[in-house]
Amino acid sequence: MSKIIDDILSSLSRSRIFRNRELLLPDYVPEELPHREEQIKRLVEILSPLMRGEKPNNIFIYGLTGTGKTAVTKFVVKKLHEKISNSFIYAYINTRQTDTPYRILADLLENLGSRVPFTGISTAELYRRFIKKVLELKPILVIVLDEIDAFVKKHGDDILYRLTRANYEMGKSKISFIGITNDVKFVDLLDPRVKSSLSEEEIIFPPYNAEELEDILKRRATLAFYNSVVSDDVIKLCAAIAARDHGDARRALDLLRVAGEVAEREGAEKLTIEHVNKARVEIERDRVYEVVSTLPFHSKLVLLAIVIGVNEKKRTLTTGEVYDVYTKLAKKIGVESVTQRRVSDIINELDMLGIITARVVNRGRYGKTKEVNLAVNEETVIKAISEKDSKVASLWDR
DNA sequence: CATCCACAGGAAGGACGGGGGT
DNA sequence: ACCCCCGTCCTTCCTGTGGATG
Repeated sequence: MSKIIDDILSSLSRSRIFRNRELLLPDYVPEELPHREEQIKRLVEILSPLMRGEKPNNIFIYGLTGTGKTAVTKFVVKKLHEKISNSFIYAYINTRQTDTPYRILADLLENLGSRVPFTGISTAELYRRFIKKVLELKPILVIVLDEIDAFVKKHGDDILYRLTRANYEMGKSKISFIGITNDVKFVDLLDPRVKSSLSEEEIIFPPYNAEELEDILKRRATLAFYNSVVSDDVIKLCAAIAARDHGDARRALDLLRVAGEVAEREGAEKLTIEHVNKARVEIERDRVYEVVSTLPFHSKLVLLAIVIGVNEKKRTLTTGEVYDVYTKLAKKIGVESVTQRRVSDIINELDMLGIITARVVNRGRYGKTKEVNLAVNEETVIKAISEKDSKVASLWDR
């Protein structure tokens, strides 16, 4: 009896597809970064003063998502640190995850070995502690701030200004910054002083083209999958889809991994084009479900109003129309509505999340408004709303 | 050519709950 | 025990605006 169980378990746990699935996960930093030799070289050159215990220039790194900015930076900094570990300390902060000034400082301090409460003290106090701590340190500190465009759009460049000013305040230059951004136009939002200070050096990461993506996928696939599980056609398709999406290597690797997972679930021996297509749908569905189900209450209600309104009118809605439907829904379940001003912001938030599209239009005599439309699969939205929120769910019956 | 629509979106601030410091 | 600070969600009040219309 136990043999049967063992057999089933082992047949379930032994993948016929993946040799090592982890190599396809987004935060895996590979040992080789093909087609980024140029950027690696530049980065090492700029950081080379560290070898002499001097502070390198600050660096600004531009490039769209999935162009290897993060991987290259992490890779180079880590390798350098392995070589000359006593001459500098580094901290990597993703400012999309660590998305408040407070938490950035808290993270930095924790990196330097201070324990910091989640919350409770003022940002100014944290800043003081940070300066004090840095002054106590001998080595140079290298701070990597990833995705700072997202952060600055949300909170402004205040901490950036203060952090870059820290060198002056301390009377000696001990901190080097590496700023990474997805948005090239973002620099214009910066205070000129921060801008000039941060971009002493610049490195640009161009998108990968389909050919390069293919090469990257191929190399990764030979390590991640068993031999002859993945055909060139499958690689080509993944590369092509990602290339269309501004050469996003992360997207391409995700696609390949999920396609592998789909194939495994189906008990297939090889990856097919069909698996890739299913993977594409699945990735999108998961993303939408995740985003929608964690939305605040009124955001869900607004979203539902958009779904209902678009169904009814069979066209895009204006902000006013959305608000009308929304207030009716709110009344039906007996909750207070938020103001139209707030709904306007919620619409923008949903747009930013890619759940809806909202375009500002001027219709002359008929005013200025937004044209709102659903941008994702309706069923997924309904499912995400109704499974997590019975109150809102009761509004959906047909 | 001025008007005026239907909002956009900035500024300031408040209620509230979660989490400190002392 | 009491005060302080934070982020989140929201309100109030506001000025700005492109172009169809009279």
